[in-house]
Amino acid sequence: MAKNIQAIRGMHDVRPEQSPLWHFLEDRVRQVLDGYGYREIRTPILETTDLFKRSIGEVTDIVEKEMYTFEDRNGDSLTLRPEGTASCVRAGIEHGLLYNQVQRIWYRGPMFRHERPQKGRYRQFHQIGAEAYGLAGPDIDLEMILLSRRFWQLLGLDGVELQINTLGTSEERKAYREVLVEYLSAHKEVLDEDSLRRLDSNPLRILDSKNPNMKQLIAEAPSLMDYLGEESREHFDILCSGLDDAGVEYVVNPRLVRGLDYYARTVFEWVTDRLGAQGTVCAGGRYDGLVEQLGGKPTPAIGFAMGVERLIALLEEEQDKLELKQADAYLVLMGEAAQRQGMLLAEKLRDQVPRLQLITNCGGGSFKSQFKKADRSGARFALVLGEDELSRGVVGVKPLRDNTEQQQLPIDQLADFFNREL
RNA sequence: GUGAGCGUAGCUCAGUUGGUAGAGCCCCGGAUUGUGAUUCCGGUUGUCGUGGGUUCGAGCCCCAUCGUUCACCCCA
Repeated sequence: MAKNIQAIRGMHDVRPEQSPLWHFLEDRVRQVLDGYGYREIRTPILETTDLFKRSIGEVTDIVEKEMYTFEDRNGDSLTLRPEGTASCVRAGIEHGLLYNQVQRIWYRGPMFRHERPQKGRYRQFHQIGAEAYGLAGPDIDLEMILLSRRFWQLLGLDGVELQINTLGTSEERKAYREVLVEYLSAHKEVLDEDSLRRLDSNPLRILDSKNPNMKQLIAEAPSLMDYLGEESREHFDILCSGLDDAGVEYVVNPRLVRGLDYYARTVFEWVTDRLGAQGTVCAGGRYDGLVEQLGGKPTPAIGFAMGVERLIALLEEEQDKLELKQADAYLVLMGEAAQRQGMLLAEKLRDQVPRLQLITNCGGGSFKSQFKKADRSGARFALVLGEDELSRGVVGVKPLRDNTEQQQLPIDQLADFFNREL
């Protein structure tokens, strides 16, 4: 026997029994996005490597060691997208969607990062994200957060906590970063190995260290809030009071630092404690400088992305409570004549009731086994067509999900029956 | 990239100091000729992840490799 080929590490199949949950999530999320006037954009999975280098930042972990980058047959360096924002901006500039106008868009699809897989972290994973361009004020920040709150409401998820922070403009953050590095460098003897490394790459992250030896050092470190300009501070204050007005609970987490270089001012994360180390289920923020950085006109922008696998993991915990769509009916066919007629009957029913989900029994089998299959399919009704029914022009309709009686319906009344029931 | 744990039937797992494999679920069939989900009876399930090595003999010990899980790092 030939050797089995396995899926690539960290890349998973969504199996048929899992897809109803994915559809549930995707349908509800899309419903919310439609409701706020966001339109879907679909971009290629492959982009030129430079796009991500220039947007995410050369010295980030993603670009330095996590991208799937390779040369194509022309010798061009291509990269499987590790996130969605860069492609949105690229496409927006390329098609003139961002110039002098407001755009609200969303995207979904697989992203690729070569990380060590663990719970809630995969090499191919899926994100659904939204982006808004051309709006500089805190009102759109608030809309984004309200929109994401509505996801959890419609999905029936609770226990997701909102954390927000502001990073200031890139100038303010740069100034603060210098002060912080200076402060930390003066106390290098207290810093642990991780922090020494971060001093170059991501000094703001040091403030989030769990090392108790550095607790005091961190507590006495200069605060970013003190380096915010008046506009940044006001932007954040207005957002906060907007959240209060809308009854959104949140915590301001001054150590909330996004990993991608392009973020500025408002950043936020929705976090759960039910997923182990990967608690962030949705994250985003403002990236006002990115459009210009990628060659467009200066354009304010904000966006977020959700980790679909992480949300699915949360939904799985309460899957029993969800009523996921199953088949409406399973057609049981006994005897050669019924098998022939059954196919035609099924086609007729699908014509008459387009939304009907009807499974026709194929491959024969005893009544017993056909009913077993009907039950396993999750169908609400078993439709029975045997010689007896055939000769009388009726179909047996047996409810499988409650104890009501089986009834016999003339074939030409079936469509009415399903129009009533569905 | 670093560390630790785990790969035995489709699934969840047991397998005693090394002596060529078992349970439950699932699936299939049956319990007075045409009715599932409950009950009873019977049956099929396997290169014990892969490749080497040690041994008279390896599911069990050793090495490698692949996959997986969890954590660090990082992130959705």
